[in-house]
Amino acid sequence: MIVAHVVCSYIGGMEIRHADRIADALEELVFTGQFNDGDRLDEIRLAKQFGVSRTPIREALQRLVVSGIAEQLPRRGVFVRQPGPVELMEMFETMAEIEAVCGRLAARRISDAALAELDQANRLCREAVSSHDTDAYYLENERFHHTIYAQSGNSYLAGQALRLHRRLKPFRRLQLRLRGRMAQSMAEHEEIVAALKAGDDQRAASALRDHVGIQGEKFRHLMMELRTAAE
Amino acid sequence: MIVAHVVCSYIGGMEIRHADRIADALEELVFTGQFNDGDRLDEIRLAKQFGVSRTPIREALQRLVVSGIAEQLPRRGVFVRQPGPVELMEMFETMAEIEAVCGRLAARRISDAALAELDQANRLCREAVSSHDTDAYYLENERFHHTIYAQSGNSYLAGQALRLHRRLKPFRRLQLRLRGRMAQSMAEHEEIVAALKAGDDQRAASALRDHVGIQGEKFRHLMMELRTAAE
DNA sequence: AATCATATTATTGTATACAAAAATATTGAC
DNA sequence: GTCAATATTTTTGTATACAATAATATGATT
Repeated sequence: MIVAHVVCSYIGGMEIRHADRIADALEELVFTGQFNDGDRLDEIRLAKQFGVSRTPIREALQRLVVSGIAEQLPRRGVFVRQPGPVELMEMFETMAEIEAVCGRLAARRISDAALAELDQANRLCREAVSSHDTDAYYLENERFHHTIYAQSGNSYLAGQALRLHRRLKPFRRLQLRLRGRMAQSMAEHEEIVAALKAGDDQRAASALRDHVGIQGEKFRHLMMELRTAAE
Repeated sequence: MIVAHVVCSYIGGMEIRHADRIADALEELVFTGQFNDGDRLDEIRLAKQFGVSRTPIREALQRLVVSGIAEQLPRRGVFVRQPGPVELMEMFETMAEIEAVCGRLAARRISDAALAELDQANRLCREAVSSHDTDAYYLENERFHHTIYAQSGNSYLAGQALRLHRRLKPFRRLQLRLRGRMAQSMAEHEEIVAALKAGDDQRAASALRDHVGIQGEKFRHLMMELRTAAE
């Protein structure tokens, strides 16, 4: 019997391979906490869920494994690997250091146009703070940091920074909900721009390291609270 | 007809999945320059070459794509992506900065045992230099750097450093062949250890940044020579 | 001969088939 | 009832089958 199965959908320049689409979807599901640490990613269950065969699912899983989002035990399956408290703090520290590096390089390489973009992002951030628009704040905050990565003048480094930034996204979001954190974060942003404008690389590095370091601290504090609350 | 195909070999704790073994093999082939930039990784050719079907080959290819070693054009195939001169210099700069970060953190966290290990690695390095044993030098040099990564006290950061270090391995090896480079590199190692012993984080960071930065410079010089020689 | 349209082939992406290993259930001995 | 040994089921890993698209060849037209 010949089954007329549609292999892929060609809508615009969108995803073409099911495996790609599924890898992205699974990554998103893991990042948004739809899966717990240690959960097995059942191939046949996912195949049914996504309406495809096991083949594209398995290809997607390979990608998750290489990304470090999941772990593969041969002949046992693929299991999601959510970072624990220790690894998370390490990731925040690494993010702080990488941002500091970006800032140090950017201080000597940044363009006037990019400085103006940072100013605008901060302006929109301030507006978001006054109107208590967390989502808008988050968006402009992201633009702020991405601009600094790009202005490091090193696209490889910028790519690595983006990767980690994306990975930490769900955790960073949490600490932003803390009372007064948005306003404090804004002040830190101003200091960063001031350092960049002055072309002071050491100061820019310190400001960025502290800014991200505080995020990690706040997040750790949140986790501790959750932990003690659970006891 | 039933074919008695052996799925996998269980020799010791070795590789179990063909896909894993093939991914490693392909990565090695790309790193050692067996493939040129833009070469298509032909599924059926590789399948024949490795004596397996296309399925494990394709799973291996997914891994290469995520690692950034290859690029996938939907419906076209997977192509190896060797970093060009610009990207290579960016990678060296990033490596220098990451090593500097590791050194800065290590200066405040390193153990006496690790300091002794660095001293020993340098001693063996010096011996290798006098006996012109490039391989031995390379091995101890690697141990030196890996120890510093580990002593950053941040295993996530150390992992990232290891990744990039591994990626740059074939390129770093080249510049070591330059006249007097090994001796110069040794002196730089001594300075790094001195800074770490003194617990001077700024000095350790600078020493490591310069050390790796010089590697990048030497490599760039080599590339320029190759380029002009080709004209 | 050059160019465009069509036919052919090759290759990718997915589905299915099947063997090996792991997980689970069942049975039997004590 | 508990534990161990065997049987059954599930699941992984790989091979193969097949449809859709890309690449190439063929041929008609000028």
